[in-house]
Amino acid sequence: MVLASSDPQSHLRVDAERNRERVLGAAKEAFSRLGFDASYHDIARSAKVGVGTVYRRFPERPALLEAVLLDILRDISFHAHSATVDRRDSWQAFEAFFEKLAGVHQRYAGLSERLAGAASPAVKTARDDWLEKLQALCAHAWAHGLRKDIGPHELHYLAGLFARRECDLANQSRSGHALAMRVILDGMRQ
Amino acid sequence: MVLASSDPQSHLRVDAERNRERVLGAAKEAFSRLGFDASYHDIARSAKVGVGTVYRRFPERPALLEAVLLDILRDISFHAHSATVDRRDSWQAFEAFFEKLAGVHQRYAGLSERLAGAASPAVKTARDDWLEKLQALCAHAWAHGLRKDIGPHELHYLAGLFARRECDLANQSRSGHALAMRVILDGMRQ
Amino acid sequence: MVLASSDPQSHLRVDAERNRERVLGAAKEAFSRLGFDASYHDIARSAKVGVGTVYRRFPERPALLEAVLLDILRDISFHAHSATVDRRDSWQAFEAFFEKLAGVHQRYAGLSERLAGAASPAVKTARDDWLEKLQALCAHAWAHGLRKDIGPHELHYLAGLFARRECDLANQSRSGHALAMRVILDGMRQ
Amino acid sequence: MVLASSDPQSHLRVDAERNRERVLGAAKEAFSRLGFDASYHDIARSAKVGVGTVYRRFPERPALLEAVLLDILRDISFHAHSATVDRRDSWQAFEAFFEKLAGVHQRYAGLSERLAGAASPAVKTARDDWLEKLQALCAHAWAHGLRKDIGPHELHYLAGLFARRECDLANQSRSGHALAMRVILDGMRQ
DNA sequence: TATGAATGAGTTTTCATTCAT
DNA sequence: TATGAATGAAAACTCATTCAT
Repeated sequence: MVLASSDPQSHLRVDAERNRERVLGAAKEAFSRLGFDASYHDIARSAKVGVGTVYRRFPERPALLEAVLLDILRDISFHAHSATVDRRDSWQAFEAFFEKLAGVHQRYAGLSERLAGAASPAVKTARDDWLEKLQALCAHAWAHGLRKDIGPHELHYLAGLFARRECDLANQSRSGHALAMRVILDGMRQ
Repeated sequence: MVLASSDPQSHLRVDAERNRERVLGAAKEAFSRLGFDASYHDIARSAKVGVGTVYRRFPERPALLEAVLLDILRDISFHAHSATVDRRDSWQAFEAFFEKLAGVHQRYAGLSERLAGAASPAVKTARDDWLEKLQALCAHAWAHGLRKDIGPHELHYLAGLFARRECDLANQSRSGHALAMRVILDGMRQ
Repeated sequence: MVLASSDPQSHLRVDAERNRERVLGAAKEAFSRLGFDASYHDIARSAKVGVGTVYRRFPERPALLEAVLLDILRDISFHAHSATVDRRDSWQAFEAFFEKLAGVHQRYAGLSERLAGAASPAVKTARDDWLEKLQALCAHAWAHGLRKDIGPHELHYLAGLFARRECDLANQSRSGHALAMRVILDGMRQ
Repeated sequence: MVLASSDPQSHLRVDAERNRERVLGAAKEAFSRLGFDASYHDIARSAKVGVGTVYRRFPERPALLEAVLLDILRDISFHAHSATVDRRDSWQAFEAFFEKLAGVHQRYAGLSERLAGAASPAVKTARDDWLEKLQALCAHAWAHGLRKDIGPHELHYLAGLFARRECDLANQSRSGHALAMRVILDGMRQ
């Protein structure tokens, strides 16, 4: 990436960009804490910035949501790629990736729905790219024990099952999550 | 129902009871359609009744939520019991029950969280009763192939994974649900 | 007008209607005091009513503006009619009417623009009706000294000149208004 | 302008002065287009300058308003003087001046109010000077047909009636303005 | 008692003004 | 100094809850 300062168009890009990052980070934080419906005021407070700044950077909710989704997709795409090319024990890498992905869903409640409902071309493109990464990962994993009927969509769905829920009926299901993960990982193996 | 019809109060009581049922049914309908945060207005509309009536029957949200949760728990407790005493192929009965339970979670998004967070003694009691039913079911199922490390809490957690989400990235995950169910059922078997 | 209570459709019409009137009156008051851009909060405060009530009665600004304009048009139409059928000194009645009309413009700054810009069919109809009344008045007045080249539009324009302005350069133009009115009334006479 | 160009400050001063003129011109343009409430952003856009520059030149609105009013007063004072000393048909010169003055009011909606409300000593002085010019003009015009009860304030008020309004109810009042002018000019004549 | 109108706190959004670059 | 980004108060609007009828 070319540094912003070399772009003659960009006056004040330094602080503006810094703020953009701050707001984006705060939005992710707020979305993970309060859901994707967190208010602009919540985000601004979290970013320690005025509401107006959030609006200046992301004049409408879809634009903000888009930026966050792209950020998340970039992150998990990277991990999918890493897991695919991992030189070490492949199944272990696959399990690690799946847990990472489940963790993202647990952090961002409703992520699947937002990804599915996104209208923005940029998100659609990134989503398709992401599915390709998943496809490659599955192809790789098939050779190392993954059920053949599990493709990218199924994998996505399975990870999506872990969308955040606090549901231990008696403060006892700390084990619930671990066991469920174990059950699913085992179930995914041929 | 055949209460002294000569008592001028009884008419009101019957009427009131009917209204309570209407509102309760409408609340379940609205909760399943819009989530547990459905507004009293939504519920009232669904019940074809004024908002005031909903407030009269359930002056505060917790009371309404309690009634709905008790209703749901009664229903799934009954199915757990049925599956336990089923004379036929026990594993098949277990699978049928699990799918039923997952279906309830799919209908009522966020059910686990509400059950876990309930403060009402009545719900707590019903929840304990429900866990006992699940315990009996597990004990029975252990003898027919269920992993020994899956107890009532784990079973509850696993079914809860299916809390409703519309998340097919490309209208392709009709297969997602079926396969996830298969993966989990397989993973639960020893 | 049929009383509201005879309309089977209208439950609670009594208080709702009462509030509608209150809000409408408050809107007129606020519009005259602060201009047609007075905020809903100003209007609500003026009506001693919650903002929500103003929104319930007039869910969007155009609807509120429409109601106010119709009210004003009804009022001045009535006066135009009265002046036309006045049995006594016709020119004096004409002058009285013109002063009344100028007063309305003085009270509601920007009235002409709002009338001209109205998109609502109801306002357009009322405006046409109003122009007809003015036409009749002019026809009548022509026979009593009004310049023949003054028709309804010209009359409207002339009265509109008095749109509210506080403009005495040295607290001395109390005479300004009176003299201007005299000059114009004289200028209108043949 | 030919200030010592060797003074390193002078460049800045010339530059600053040029900017001041630019902003002032833009303010007049914006005020005439959007009214005296035009935002600093509007003015900046019109001047093709950042908002900050407008604030630097005129740190507070009153200062900017003052500069604009002084500019306008200078202009109309000059015309009043010209009309007074005009050698040709005096009444015609008077009419021309009145139309010019009405035009200024039409261009700057709300000018009268701003002039009347000005707190700045400079504006007050200029206003008094302006009234003297008007006084002289009236004195001159009285001898050529102007009603004796029309003095400077009345004249100012009458011209102020033409403060801009777009109010043709049916795209027909092109005639409105011309006729109103005729009516008033006729009415002003003895 | 049932109703739906009224309430006002909360959210989204804009914009005049300030301030870091 | 000029710039335009940041600020936050205020406007428009929504909706859960209360209350008059």
